[in-house]
Amino acid sequence: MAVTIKDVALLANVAPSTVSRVIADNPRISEETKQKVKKAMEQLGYHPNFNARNLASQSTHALGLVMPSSKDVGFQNPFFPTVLQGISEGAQEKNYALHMTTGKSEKEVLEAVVQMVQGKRVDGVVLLSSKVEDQLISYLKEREFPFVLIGKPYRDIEEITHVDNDNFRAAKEVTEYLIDYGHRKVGFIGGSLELVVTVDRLNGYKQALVNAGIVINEDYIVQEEFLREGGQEAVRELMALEQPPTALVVADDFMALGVLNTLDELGIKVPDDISIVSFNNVLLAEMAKPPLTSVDINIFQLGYQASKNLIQSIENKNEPTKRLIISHQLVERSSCSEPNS
Amino acid sequence: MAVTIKDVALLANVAPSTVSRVIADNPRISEETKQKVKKAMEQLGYHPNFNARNLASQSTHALGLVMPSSKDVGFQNPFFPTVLQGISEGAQEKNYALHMTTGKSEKEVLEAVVQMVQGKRVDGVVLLSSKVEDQLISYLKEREFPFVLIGKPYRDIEEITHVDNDNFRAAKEVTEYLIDYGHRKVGFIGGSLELVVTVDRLNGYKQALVNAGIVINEDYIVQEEFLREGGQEAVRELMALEQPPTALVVADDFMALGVLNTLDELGIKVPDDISIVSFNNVLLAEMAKPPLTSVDINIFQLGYQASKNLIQSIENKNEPTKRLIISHQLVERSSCSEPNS
DNA sequence: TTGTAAGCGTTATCAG
DNA sequence: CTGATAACGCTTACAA
Repeated sequence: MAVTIKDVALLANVAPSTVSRVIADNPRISEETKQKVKKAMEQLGYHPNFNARNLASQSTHALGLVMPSSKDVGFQNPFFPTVLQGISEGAQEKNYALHMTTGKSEKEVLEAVVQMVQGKRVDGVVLLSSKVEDQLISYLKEREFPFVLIGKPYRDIEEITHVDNDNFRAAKEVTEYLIDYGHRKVGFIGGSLELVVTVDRLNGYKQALVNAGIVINEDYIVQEEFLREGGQEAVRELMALEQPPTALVVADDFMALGVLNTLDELGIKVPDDISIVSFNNVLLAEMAKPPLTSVDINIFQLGYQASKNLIQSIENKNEPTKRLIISHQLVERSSCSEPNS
Repeated sequence: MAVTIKDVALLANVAPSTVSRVIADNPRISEETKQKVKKAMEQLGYHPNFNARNLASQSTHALGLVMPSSKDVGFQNPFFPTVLQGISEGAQEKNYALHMTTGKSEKEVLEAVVQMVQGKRVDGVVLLSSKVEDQLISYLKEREFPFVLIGKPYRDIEEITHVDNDNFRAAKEVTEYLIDYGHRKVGFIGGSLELVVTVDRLNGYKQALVNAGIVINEDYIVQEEFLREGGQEAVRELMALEQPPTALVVADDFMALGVLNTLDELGIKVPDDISIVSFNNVLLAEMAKPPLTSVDINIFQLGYQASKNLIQSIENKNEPTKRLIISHQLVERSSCSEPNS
């Protein structure tokens, strides 16, 4: 059997509760006994049993991490490890542990979360999917269980603490950036419209056009679930238009890579024949050919702020719900230039 | 306060212990009371408290996941999410939860693991780093705590359950593949030699050359921590040799992408001027230009088998330590051809 | 400042 | 097949 608080108490010649107080760093305890106890813990190699502790204190110093259902492509995106790093660091700083949850379907995920929450495995939950996790969010809200969403909720924006970028503005800015270069025929390639982020970016793109007095051409707007076989074709169609775009706003670096390839196959040169700017600025953007001008959305911060704020609202009940907007910045590389026609 | 086993017992008109038995699916219990209890649980929305359960049963039904210290580049590699998916699925199938651990330094990681283990948060541990996690492994071994390593241990191979590819053979095969194409000047670009995987692949490469009666040219062998600024230069030097290689074995798709770029800058065409084959076969390999011939190492399986087997050795003490070798297969795309000189 | 004792919600060991 | 009852290891009033 492992060494318990009692063993320590015995060795240090104090009561178990005293040991407990030392662990909790209770102020009203003499420096002397504190040292005595600490020495005893040291000697025995004592480590508190979390289960006992959690049970007694009715709280776990742990955060639940809800990942997109595993078949989701989001999983493959380099976005994922980075945001995880951020979350992890925010948690570690406050000495919180991380508990993970996945599932093959949304139903499985929900079930796992319910277990986690009702089973008192965690004190709060980080949601990693801005998709239509309808039930999940309403479950947590209803239970008034602390949670934070990375991304933007599809509704009840004011009532859900979330951390996100200003994707509307970011997309507007990059589109303006392209327009400033002299482009008037600007296309948009985005992912599924189910993702709020896609919608935001699309709207930002449109707004920029409108502001510049450019009419929106629906033929220039392409939605692709993910870029592989299907995406290639979309790009082909786009470029086969009578008036093909001279610049493209692509909603994700990974997609942009696919676009780049298709373009190359078509013999269209970037940035000479067409300019491209994309989002996320993952390592890949730097390694693409040509290196992609991309919006850095501070993925790490997204995660870091999420766990940090979640912990705040756990420890300080009646912390208000908030919206945290993480800044972004355009990283200029070599995928943009003036239109050549 | 949440609904407990007692509430259920009360409603169902049985003893708490009976409820517990129903939960555990104890065979010797009448179908009748079983149904009665289940209905009561349903009605009250009962969910077992894990902390209490773990405390009483001295086991957690949870796996610990030890990730590379977060500043590690491995984190950025698409390898990571996929292996995680595999681990997660293996765990879910057996209804195990996942607990994560990171740290900014190896020391922090070790500390976190010790807490996790001694604190009885998990029943076993998955190690995700085949680096010199010396202390970690010896700590776990010493404690006889169940764990599995993804990758190959640098020593005590027979005593450590691990799941890995036969990287030696894989590298030998791809090198032979290149040799069969007619290449005699084959180079090797790998990551840090601290990684056992790099060493294995390097050795396989060498063996193939030896078998074919080709002398090993140390100038053809390049080790790069990671491919960005530094790597570019290495490739340049390689190609500036009087007798530059006509084919390259690259230890990782991500690196290969960097190599591809540098080559392009140098005006060297793939596969016309030089052939390339790499490892891992992540999505990226398919999207590179040209699409990379790459060894699929079944990353998902690596993770899946890891958790599956870990659980086995948790549930069945005195399960022998094993080595699980996951199969690999060469996926041919468009980055290889005959040497043109 | 420290000790005593009553939980926290389960499981597990005995009886019956 | 089912019911008491004692752990499990810790926290937290309440006393002292």
